[in-house]
Amino acid sequence: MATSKDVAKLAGVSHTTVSRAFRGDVKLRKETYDRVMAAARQLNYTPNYLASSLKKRRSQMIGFILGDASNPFFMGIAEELEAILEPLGYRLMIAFDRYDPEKQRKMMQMMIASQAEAVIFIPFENIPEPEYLRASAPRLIQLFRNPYHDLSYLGFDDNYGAYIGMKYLLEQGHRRILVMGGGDRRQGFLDACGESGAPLPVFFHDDGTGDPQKQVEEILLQKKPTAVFAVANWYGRQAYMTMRRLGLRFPEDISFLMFDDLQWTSMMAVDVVAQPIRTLAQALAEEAVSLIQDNALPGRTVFKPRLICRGSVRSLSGEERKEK
Amino acid sequence: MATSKDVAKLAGVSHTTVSRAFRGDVKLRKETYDRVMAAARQLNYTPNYLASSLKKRRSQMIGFILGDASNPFFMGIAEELEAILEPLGYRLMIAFDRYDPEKQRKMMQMMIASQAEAVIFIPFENIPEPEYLRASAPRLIQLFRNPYHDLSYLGFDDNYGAYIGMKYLLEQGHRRILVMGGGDRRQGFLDACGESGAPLPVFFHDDGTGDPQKQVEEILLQKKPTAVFAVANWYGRQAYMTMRRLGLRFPEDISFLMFDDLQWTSMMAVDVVAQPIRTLAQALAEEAVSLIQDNALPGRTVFKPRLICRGSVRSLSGEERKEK
DNA sequence: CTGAAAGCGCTTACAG
DNA sequence: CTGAAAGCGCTTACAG
Repeated sequence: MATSKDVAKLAGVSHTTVSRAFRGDVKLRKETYDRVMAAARQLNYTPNYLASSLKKRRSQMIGFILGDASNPFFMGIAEELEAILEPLGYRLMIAFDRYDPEKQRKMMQMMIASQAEAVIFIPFENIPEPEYLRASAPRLIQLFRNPYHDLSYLGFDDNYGAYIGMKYLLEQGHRRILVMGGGDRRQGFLDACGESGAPLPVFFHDDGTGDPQKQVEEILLQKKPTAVFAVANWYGRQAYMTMRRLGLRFPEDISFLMFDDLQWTSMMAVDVVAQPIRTLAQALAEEAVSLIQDNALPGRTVFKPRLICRGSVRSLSGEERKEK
Repeated sequence: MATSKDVAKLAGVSHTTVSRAFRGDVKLRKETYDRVMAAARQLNYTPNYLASSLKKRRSQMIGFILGDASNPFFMGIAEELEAILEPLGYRLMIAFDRYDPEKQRKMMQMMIASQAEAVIFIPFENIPEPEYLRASAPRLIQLFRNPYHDLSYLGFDDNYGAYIGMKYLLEQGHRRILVMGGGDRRQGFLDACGESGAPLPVFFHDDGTGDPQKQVEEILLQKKPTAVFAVANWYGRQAYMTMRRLGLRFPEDISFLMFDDLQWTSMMAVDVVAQPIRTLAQALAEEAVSLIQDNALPGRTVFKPRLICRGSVRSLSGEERKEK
């Protein structure tokens, strides 16, 4: 690869001038500029970002550590981020932590060593505070979870999502409701049930013991809920598969509501509590940029999800509402 | 951020020694090593990859330019790549070109300027040869398409996929088949039809004129195909939506087969021509590493897709086969 | 086993 | 408007 010195020699100028031509920070004589550019083109020269970053002490890299790529949710954020950051001169470095705190630690170290100027990550609750939180140079931005109150945080109001979803089901007359997941959103359920004077739903969590498919199947058969509310897209997927296997169709046999609007939920007309991920991604990018460029203080922004109804939830008739 | 000099001072050694301690390339006295590490910990020191890369002229970065994040296909590859490359000390830089050649050019320039050691990209056919192909330092790896015969290439045997899919439909007795997409896989269709002495299917392409949904709807209603074969996952998605809108259910009313095994295709038990993306991603990572580390010559590997049958294709009865 | 020196390819005051 | 010089934080022969 050609360097600025090669170009300088060919153009008959100093490498300082080459550098200036490429970032246009000082006025060069047009003729000089043209000579430099012609030489650069001839040698196929591109400035070396590594050297430039080292000298400027600005890597122009932003890190994003996600769980995995199978969650379409995350990937949409990644793409949106990249689209916003690229025109501002930032590049995106991606790593996957597979929901493993130890792996996340390694990825974070890697991002720090790579001099990422900001790192967006999904922190874990209830783990010992990682050492990089103290004295880490990049700005750390928490996504979805908020264990560290002195860091930036962007997320969704999950309790509100649970609340509006539950409220909706209750309003349609459902009283025997199976809620899958949502352990950290309990308040939302409590609020909705409290307001309606309804009993709490049946909760199911995949606690890693036993076969979740089987367990859910059993609940469906025994408790005969009139509605299922899956509070995470993977629970929704599981619910769908189980209902399918049991031959239960929605909304006729059972009503179905879930968190997250994915490709398949819209294809299959599933009612969802949708997170505004586009808006979130934009806010994320803005937060990163303002932390970096304006040295802003860590911010916190919470977005409210909204309900999208497509017909997978049925309003129970008076008759049905009565039976216990 | 602390530098190696800071650590050196605190540990009472030279920064050369600090550097050596951190990469263990030369034997240090254990005591020296420990002193360095203690000082490093105290100062929260991490070696600066930027400086290291610049000096070693090895960025340890691999670039991956994809179309977008909404194609689950690509993202699976990205994740697999990262998982394989990370333990080898490589980082992954991701950019999206939105299927725009001009954007791809910019992304590639960016990767080159970032000193990526290899870049994986999905080249366009029929565009003027980009200038970076001549004299670009990183090894370029073509994915899926193969316009540049002196570059590495990994992909799927699409014609074979078209062939086995078509063959399967023909064997189930289908003769009126709607094929969506697949223009570049014509040979596979020709072969399958030739072998079976069957007429060519009806082809549909989204050429950007008019509303594709409407157009497909029309074909379904007028030509009344007994099977739809979507030769790309976005066509499959579109086919699904249109059939749903028309109230056509598979396999009862119409048979349905498509390319690519996604989350929703398995959820909805759609028969697919599946690409072995995990295998591909592994081969991709190996190709990148062998180009970089062993200075290997560009390789070319083509994987064969395989058919996964789940019941969305129905075998026509003798009666049905007769009617024209 | 350890250090002094040179240099990776840039940028940026400072000078003219 | 342009150049010489110093330096970003490392690594790596070379020497001892």
